[in-house]
Amino acid sequence: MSVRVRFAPSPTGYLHIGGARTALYNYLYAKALGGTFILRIEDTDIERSNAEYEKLQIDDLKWLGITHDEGPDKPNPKYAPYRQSERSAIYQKYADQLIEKDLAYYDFCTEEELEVMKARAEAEGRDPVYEGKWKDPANKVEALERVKAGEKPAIRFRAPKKSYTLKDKVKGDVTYPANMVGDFVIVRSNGLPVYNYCCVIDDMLMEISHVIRGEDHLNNTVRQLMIYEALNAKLPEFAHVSLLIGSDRQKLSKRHGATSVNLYRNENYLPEAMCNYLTLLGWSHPSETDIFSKSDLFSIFSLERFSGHAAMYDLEKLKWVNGQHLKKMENEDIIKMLSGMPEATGFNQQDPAWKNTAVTLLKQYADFVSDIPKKAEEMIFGEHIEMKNELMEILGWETTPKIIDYLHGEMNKITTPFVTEAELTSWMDFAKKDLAIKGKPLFQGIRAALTGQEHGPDLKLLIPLTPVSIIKKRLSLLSKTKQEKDG
RNA sequence: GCUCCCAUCGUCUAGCCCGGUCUAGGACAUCGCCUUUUCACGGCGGUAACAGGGGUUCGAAUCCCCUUGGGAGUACCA
Repeated sequence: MSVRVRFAPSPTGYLHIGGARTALYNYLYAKALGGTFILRIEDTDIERSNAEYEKLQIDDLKWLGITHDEGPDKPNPKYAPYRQSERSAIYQKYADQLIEKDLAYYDFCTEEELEVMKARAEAEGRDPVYEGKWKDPANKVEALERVKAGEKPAIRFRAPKKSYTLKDKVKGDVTYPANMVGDFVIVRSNGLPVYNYCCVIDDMLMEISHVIRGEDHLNNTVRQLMIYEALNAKLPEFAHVSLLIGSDRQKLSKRHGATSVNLYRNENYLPEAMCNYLTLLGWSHPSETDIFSKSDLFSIFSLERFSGHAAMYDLEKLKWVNGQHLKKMENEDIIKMLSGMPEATGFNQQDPAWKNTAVTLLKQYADFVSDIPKKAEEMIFGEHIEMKNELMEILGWETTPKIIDYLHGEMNKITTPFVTEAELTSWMDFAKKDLAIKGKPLFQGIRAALTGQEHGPDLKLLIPLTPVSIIKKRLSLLSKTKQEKDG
């Protein structure tokens, strides 16, 4: 039997981090088993669903590189349509069959009547199970007549009074006691089906082989088990993955901050890093590595390595993972990403060779692509010199003014826009031999003179990237400050 | 309330199914040191966990029970 898995979001908002994670697990499983990954839109809640969100969610999935093989935009005629709102006739057909067989019944109770029943059950300490008159098969004739007369009842499924055991790939055997749920609505009075019902119909008809979803559906599954049984349908394999929680150990939601994928996308997170981190939240790599790409997992992803408990979403580690992916990226890809960023205009104005060298140097200091132009501004183009105590101390050494004077003179001889590494080396040699300065005063002195900073990257890499005009400005500023101080 | 799920460093986790190799391993964070000048890179090292209690057993992080704690579900939401 071929593997067919699905991600079935509701278009009621942006793609959530948690949703992206389950989508990813499904995608990886399909890839690992050579199966098909299907995107199905669960838009039966007309109040909250919005077609715009469907598009946005698909965009986010695409950005993450989680591409589906079938979906509303890639229909396979055998299984289409992929939006539940377009499958009403199908749900109706099966509901009619269930009513025919007395496995479900029409329910004309009003909301108020239901409330009363529920309140009474609660008062008596019972579980609120449906006990309306329509449950009684004796009233079926009356029900049919009222339907014929044009009334619009809900359709309620007759829940068998027996226990069910689910064989879950991550939770193991889960036994639901008899009477855990009462008769439940499968089709609303407005004609739209309810999640637990259409989910089963669709999974059955779309020949879904494995249902990989969040643990929040674990209790619902008993209802679905009942429907599968009533339909005499083959059960898929189930894998209920534990949930994502925030720092307060509550289910991850908007109030925990950035939980929409598009926010990370806007902040220049790398999609591969996002996928990498999300995979790790509840699943472990067999060889305990924690940096990998999606395709690295195609041969090893399995349902066997899920942890049973909820995982806390930790931005710190995500950032680190992002940095690791950034450091592995090819310079040209980074440069390409940067070329589209408005905040990188200064960087983008430089020539290709410069950019390449700068990226090699600066990515070591960055966690995000967007950190690179920031670091460039700070470490390469910065004209402002902050007179910190550490810097003042270096300027106070008797050797430093000599270095500044000497370098000032040398810089004035430079006519090219950039200093070469060879020139820098010759200055260092001069300072060492002719000025007889060595060790810390030599290196930190030169650094301070040329960069106005006490720390930073290797000068031999940094200085050839720095425009001569900027170095000259720094030198003038430093000698002026020094003179003022002396005077 | 009821039902279901879960429980290893602050966090993500390995180990648990098939008890001994676990004085419990890795990663993030944190702290310290090193890296022929510095450093946010890198390297080395430190602090830090089997929720509690009972069993079973020669032996339990691993199996069983209870307690506690956390999460989820209990809709004509998904």
